[in-house]
Amino acid sequence: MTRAPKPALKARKTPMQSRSRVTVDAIFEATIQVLLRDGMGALTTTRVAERAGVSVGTMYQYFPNKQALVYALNERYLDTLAGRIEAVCARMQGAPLAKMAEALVDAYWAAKTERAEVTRALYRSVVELDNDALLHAFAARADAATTAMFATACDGAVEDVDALNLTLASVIYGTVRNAFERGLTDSEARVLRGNLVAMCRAYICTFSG
Amino acid sequence: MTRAPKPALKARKTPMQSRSRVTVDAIFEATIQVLLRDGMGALTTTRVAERAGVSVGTMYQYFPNKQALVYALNERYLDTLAGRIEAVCARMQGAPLAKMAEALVDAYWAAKTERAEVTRALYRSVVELDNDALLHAFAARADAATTAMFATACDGAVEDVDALNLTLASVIYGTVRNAFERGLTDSEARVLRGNLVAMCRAYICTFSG
DNA sequence: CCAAAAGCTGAAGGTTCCTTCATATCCTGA
DNA sequence: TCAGGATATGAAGGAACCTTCAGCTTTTGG
Repeated sequence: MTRAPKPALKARKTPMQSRSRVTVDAIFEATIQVLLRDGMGALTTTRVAERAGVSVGTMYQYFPNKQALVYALNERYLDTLAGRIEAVCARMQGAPLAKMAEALVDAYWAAKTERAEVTRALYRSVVELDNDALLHAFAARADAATTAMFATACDGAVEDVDALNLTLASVIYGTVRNAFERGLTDSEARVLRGNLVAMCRAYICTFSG
Repeated sequence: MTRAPKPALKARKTPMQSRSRVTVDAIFEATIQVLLRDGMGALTTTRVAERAGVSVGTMYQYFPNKQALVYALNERYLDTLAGRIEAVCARMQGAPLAKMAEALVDAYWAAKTERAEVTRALYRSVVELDNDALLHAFAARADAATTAMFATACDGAVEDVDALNLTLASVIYGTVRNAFERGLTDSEARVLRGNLVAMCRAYICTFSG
């Protein structure tokens, strides 16, 4: 009895031909652009379809309703993000804690900055839907990866991995997001990024010292 | 030539009699409740008015449109928050840096936690409007207060107050928000809060040592 | 080449919502 | 007490939007 998260949120049809795969991608991209240009309030099915160069009906062949579209978009983004974090965690197994933290900052910072507008657009869209499920799933996946990584630190065994993980994850993700929301200049961003790493390092010394 | 932020966002009329002051408060409170119960997507003028126990027309006597209502709500909240931060900063003048940081964490954490649902509701609503202006104004006010405070630290002169402020502000505000968005248990929250303070302290030693 | 499947179209139904305004009630100061 | 400003009402206009569906075009597999 595995109930689907929300029956109305599942994709209606999976693209089979390459033509339709292109269409779906165009719809996603159009959604991002409309979100960027006009904001969530002006995200209408017509506008998205128009910008994607397809008709409204086409949209409804792949998404049962507008909400499902936004949901899928965020799902896709968070999936990629989680994948990146997992990759970094795998690569840093057995490294010293400080290096791990630095790598995590780098990865997250890069992910957010690379396509800054997209990030910003998505932040504007998650709010509408029942994002608890989505964000919780992401957090669980990321936490699993980072916790596993921290447990392999070569610094000597960490007493309370969960506490360490909770702290570093919250501080890093939170700070990066906050930095992102202020419109920092490049130099400010560099300073903050460096200081964030320094802070993690300083904390780790206290923690495992 | 000081152009108003957005002509349509200014209040239409200021309450004069006590009766109307009550009404406006009821409308604000109703907005929060609807936001909480049904989310931003279901925030309709009718619903708000109904919950506030007034008619739709009444709403439009104080707010030119729906957007202005949400805007005013956030403005009010951020104003209070900024006021609190300023108060803490004033009280901690001349203290050691570590104490300042701790007080800041306390204040911000308390402000967010005290009426957690309200905070959550507002987070859901800022996204819709042109929040850049609002958030930027808040950040500027808070930064001014904290920077001034840090400059009076009795630890010996800080080399680069702006860098210190940027770092601590971003880390503290960001982390608290992130902590708030995960649904932390009480014990997790306590641990994180303690570690955040420890982190700031560790960083400060590095910085001013 | 052909039939079936996949994909696409877009006008229109039906709903929801924002906002107005003419009217009615309440409050204050004289 | 009374006039006039302040406040409240809520039905209705009008605009915007989501979603459907019957029919058309393109692609695939044999």
